[in-house]
Amino acid sequence: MPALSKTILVVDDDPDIRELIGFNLLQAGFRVETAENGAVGIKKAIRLLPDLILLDVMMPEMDGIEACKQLREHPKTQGCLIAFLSARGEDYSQIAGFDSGADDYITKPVAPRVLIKRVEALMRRMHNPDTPDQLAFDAFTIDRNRHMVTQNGVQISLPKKEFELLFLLCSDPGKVFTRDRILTKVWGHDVIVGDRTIDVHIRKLRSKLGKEHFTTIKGVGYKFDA
Amino acid sequence: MPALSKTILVVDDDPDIRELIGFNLLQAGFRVETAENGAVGIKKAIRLLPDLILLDVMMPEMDGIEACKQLREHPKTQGCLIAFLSARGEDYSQIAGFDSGADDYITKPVAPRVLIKRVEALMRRMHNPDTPDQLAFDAFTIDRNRHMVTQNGVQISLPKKEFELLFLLCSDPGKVFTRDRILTKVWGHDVIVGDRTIDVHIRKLRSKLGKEHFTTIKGVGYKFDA
DNA sequence: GAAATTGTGAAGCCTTTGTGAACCAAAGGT
DNA sequence: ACCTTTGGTTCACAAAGGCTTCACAATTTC
Repeated sequence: MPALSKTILVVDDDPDIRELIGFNLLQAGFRVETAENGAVGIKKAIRLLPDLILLDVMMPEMDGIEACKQLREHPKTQGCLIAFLSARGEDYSQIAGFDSGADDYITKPVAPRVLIKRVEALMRRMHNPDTPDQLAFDAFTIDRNRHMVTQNGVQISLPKKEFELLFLLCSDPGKVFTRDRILTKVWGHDVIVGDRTIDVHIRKLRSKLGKEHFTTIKGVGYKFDA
Repeated sequence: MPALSKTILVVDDDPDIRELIGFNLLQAGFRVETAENGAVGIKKAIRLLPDLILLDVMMPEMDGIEACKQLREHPKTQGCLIAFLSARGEDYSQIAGFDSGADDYITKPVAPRVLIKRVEALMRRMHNPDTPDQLAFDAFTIDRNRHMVTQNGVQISLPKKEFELLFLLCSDPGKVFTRDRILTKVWGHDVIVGDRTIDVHIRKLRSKLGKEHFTTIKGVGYKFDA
């Protein structure tokens, strides 16, 4: 039971789902609002500023992915946590979901216990903002909003994946990130990609920002040294 | 490859499923035990205390849901992770309606890589709060996140096996670890390796961190002294 | 003192990682 | 629409270095 009750907006066209999920979240001590489609969801989100928005992917009129994009563009809601609800087996939607800026996805059907756990984990992540938008080191500074790295006064623009990998490593300098953790954090939960891909991205970071900052712990992973 | 190998109990009445899932989990570095029905599963679970129990939902005699309930009631196993295996298309509402206390659901058939990912994600979720990430002694401190040992202010980076061996010994200072135990904890249960390998790694630890901290009990094993 | 166990040094294997390049897909410009 | 550019992924090969083994010396046990 959370100390302060948080508001969750459930957006799904199926009233049964809304009720089922809403009921379980209520049971867990959250405040719940619902919306039956993307458009209404966005309107309510802007007005209520919920802590978390659960978005069904497949909806008539405006699907969850489009709604998510718009929520991310709107200044009021761009900071909200957004999680997708998608039917199991729709792997493609998972990938598209992360591209559009969601924080998590949850496959339906989901057991109440699992749902609550996921939601609480998300809330926790939001509460300790382990990711400030700017990081500064002797070697360089990172600005997440601008997607830019500044080194010796020179601005370096990094592609998405490289930037996210860099940001992840720099979020805890010295800590070793295993390949698994990197994969789930940068690429997403179930995205299947050969882990050698990480090596290639590390190499690019090394060539652009200096080899000395990225140490490899053989058999374990990589870490960033300031 | 997990740092220290975890035990997973696969409970399914179909031997093919047991073998398939078991094989993939083994490949991923887990220790695998199997049971052919709920009753046997519960018995084995209480004895083995696996880190994760994969429960088929549909089983003769005792189905997964009933087994899960009993596992949750038993003091020894109520802390275990439990995930259901259910065939795609099975009437889910029955399962979802039950809040039988499972931690996740996995639909069969499942791609090996997805299975591994799900399992590892589950492990991570449970593993983090359990084991402390840092150990501190007069002689040195161990930081699991950084895979580093700090001695007199000097940071020493250790290779994977050496680090895990060190961490194991230091997890209970003064306690003697037999070779068997070291082998299963650090190398895993199915790895075939001459036990002289342990000696070599002990020697490296001694040379790097000081001979005096690692005592050998002849005919038994090794222990760490602070 | 003989047998078993452990310490030690070195050598080879083999896994892991670095690297360059090719391929594919997506985005943007013309 | 077409072409160009760029990012992302994969692959093949090379390099590196950790892991393991082995032989032999040292130590302990009986």
